[in-house]
Amino acid sequence: MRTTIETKKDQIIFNNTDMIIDDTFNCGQCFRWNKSEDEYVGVVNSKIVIAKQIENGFTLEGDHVDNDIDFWINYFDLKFNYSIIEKDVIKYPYAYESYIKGKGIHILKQDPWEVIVSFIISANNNIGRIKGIIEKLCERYGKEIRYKGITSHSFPSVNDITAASVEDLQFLHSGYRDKYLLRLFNNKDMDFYSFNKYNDDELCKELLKIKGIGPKVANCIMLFGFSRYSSFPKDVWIKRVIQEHFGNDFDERELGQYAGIIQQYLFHNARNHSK
DNA sequence: CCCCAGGAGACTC
DNA sequence: GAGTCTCATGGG
Repeated sequence: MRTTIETKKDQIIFNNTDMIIDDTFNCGQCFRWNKSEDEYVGVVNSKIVIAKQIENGFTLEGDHVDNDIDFWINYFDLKFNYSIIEKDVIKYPYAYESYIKGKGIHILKQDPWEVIVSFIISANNNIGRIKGIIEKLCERYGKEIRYKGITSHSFPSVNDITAASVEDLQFLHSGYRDKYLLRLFNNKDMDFYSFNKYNDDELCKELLKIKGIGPKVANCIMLFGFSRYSSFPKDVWIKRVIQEHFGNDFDERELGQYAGIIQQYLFHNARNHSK
């Protein structure tokens, strides 16, 4: 699929792409895209942006987005050909069914820091509360941003965050996760943006050294923050899917180098297409 | 009252 | 290395 770009002032039109924004924003990978009528309002890269599905593609609107085309092509992962994954799922009926239902999903290339913080919050939590806690964090420590009457807040950098004790984070109501966050916020000189130098095993090992990051969260961070497509996070939903449709002794490595993307199809199908 | 949520850490054996 | 227990918080 050869995506074509057209720009207008404060707008990019992505034509001829298979990406479906509904499925992409609703598969649990991101927490700051919210539906409002027939469009999605998101906060990405300290900017309020609006995405809208159109025939054969989607549009993106926001202050000066037309000056950052490469950033947005990368963010929405528009250069990767998702249809090549069909060959990896074809022999697994439930995976194939999930692929057909969710093949408009793209793995967003999100900011590693934002992903690390967000998925520490996600542990043993539900998506609604995760979004609420992240929003409170942004309101307190992020910069106020506006676009066309919409007011929101950027995701705070580590230096924006001034919390010095767990009491300072009590307003989040994040439960026992507050002490993991505090420890992370206090470690100001850890450069997560350099973690791309690690191979998959090394990256996983480094992430697991951080308190609050276990195997599942580490795999989410690798997949969503570092584009490691083979990372396969196993949460309660996926464990149920594996047990029901693949058998208990199934090894996800059988799914190949794009196992993580397939995992998103499975998660999306389990959450959005079952009772 | 119970159970659950995109689990992890500490502890036991 | 594999099983348990506990850890806040809020919704159903």
